Amino acid sequence: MPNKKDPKQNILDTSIALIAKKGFSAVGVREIAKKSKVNISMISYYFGGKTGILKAIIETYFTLVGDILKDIIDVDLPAETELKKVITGLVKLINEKENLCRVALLEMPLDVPEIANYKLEMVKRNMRFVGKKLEDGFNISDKTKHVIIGHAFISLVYSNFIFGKLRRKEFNIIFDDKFFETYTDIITTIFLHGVYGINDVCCPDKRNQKNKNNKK
Amino acid sequence: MPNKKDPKQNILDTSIALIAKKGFSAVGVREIAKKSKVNISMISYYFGGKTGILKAIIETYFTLVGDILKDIIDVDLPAETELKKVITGLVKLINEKENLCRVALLEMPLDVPEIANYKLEMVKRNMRFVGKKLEDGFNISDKTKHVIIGHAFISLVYSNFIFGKLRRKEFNIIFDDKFFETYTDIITTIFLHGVYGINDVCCPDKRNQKNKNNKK
DNA sequence: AAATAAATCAAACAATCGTTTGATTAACAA
DNA sequence: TTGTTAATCAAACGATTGTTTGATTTATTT
Repeated sequence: MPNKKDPKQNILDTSIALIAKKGFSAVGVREIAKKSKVNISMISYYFGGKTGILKAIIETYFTLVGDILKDIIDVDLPAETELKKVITGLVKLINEKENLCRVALLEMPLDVPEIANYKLEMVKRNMRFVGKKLEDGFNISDKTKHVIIGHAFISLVYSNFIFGKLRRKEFNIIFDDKFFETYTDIITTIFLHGVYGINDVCCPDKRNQKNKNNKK
Repeated sequence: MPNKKDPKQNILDTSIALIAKKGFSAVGVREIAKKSKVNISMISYYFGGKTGILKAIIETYFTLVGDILKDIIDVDLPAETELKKVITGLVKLINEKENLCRVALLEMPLDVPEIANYKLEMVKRNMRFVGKKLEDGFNISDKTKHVIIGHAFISLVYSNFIFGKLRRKEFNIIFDDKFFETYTDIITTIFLHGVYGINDVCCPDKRNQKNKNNKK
């Protein structure tokens, strides 16, 4: 795997692959070092310790997600269009960096408050984004619903990758660009039709009035 | 935590709580034994080793899910009604045994083929169930879509619990029965409206013809 | 070329890992 | 009660954990 010259990046890349596969605690520094073809001590040298790797991974992920959201927020678009773009952007990110996303999403080191708190803050920030869109574009203002739908949104977008380990060879599907296109379409459709359904509004594509519907 | 007399059950209960919180590899047998108030050797004695605990957890979970599905399949109902009942049943299970579900769902010990293969088989079985419902009740026959929507289904149902660690205190929401009722409603609505959306069919509640719509 | 800094290395650190042993106690059957 | 099995225990097993040390090599600067 490590073909590049940069040892720090090698460690990071190897770690992402290993942690995505086995979980953070199950991966040892010796295994990382060996596969990265660097000395064990280089991990502490570059990352200050094993947890430093996880920190770097999680920070990288939320920076990438932040960039995606920022680009979309900057242009002023209807909430529905924005959500569509967010889904497309996130699926693209998953497609490109599946392991990174997996690790950042599923690992939650409660014993390292620095990382745990950072991640919590980022999740809350992203949740606030979804909540705002639900309020602006879908007339859903109840905070409890925001939390439920917010989590549903993330789970939906990442659905094929959270449990992805299994499926790779078992469901014989080719994960090409066409798959990701289909995937994006289906997830977008489910979420938008689903959320409109909460407000008893149907056929979002054909709908022409806006914000005139009542809550369920 | 261990108030009961049965040491085996104590070990299991403690393990479920700990593994749900920190992940299987991050939990040590000494920690389990201490909190269970049993001797360390009792773990090997009752479960044959640490991985035996995980095996027991995962088997318990899929047995419970199997029972839920069986009860629903036995009565002959329309696909939509069946899916509604499945969601209700699963959310109820999550409500009652959140930690068990978390562990069984997220832990995938690839280094223990016996458990990994068992889990894979169970997931495939449940996936086949959803696939059949999509075919029967929603005119969706494409296998790739079955996989995508099947994963989406599971992710949706479990959405508030996969990332639940964080949210507990942070989003100040009371997780009472009313919450789980709202949660079930929202998830059901999103999924059903969402899947009907894939077929360009709107307002599933108001729809009165069946299986007469074309695929997108 | 000499001096300074950065990077890499093998080796050892204490701590913890899961498991096993063999003795001891508790429970139950004959 | 005696004999037998089941359950529990402290202690130790070797292996592995993440981290650090101090020497050595490589790279950069003076």
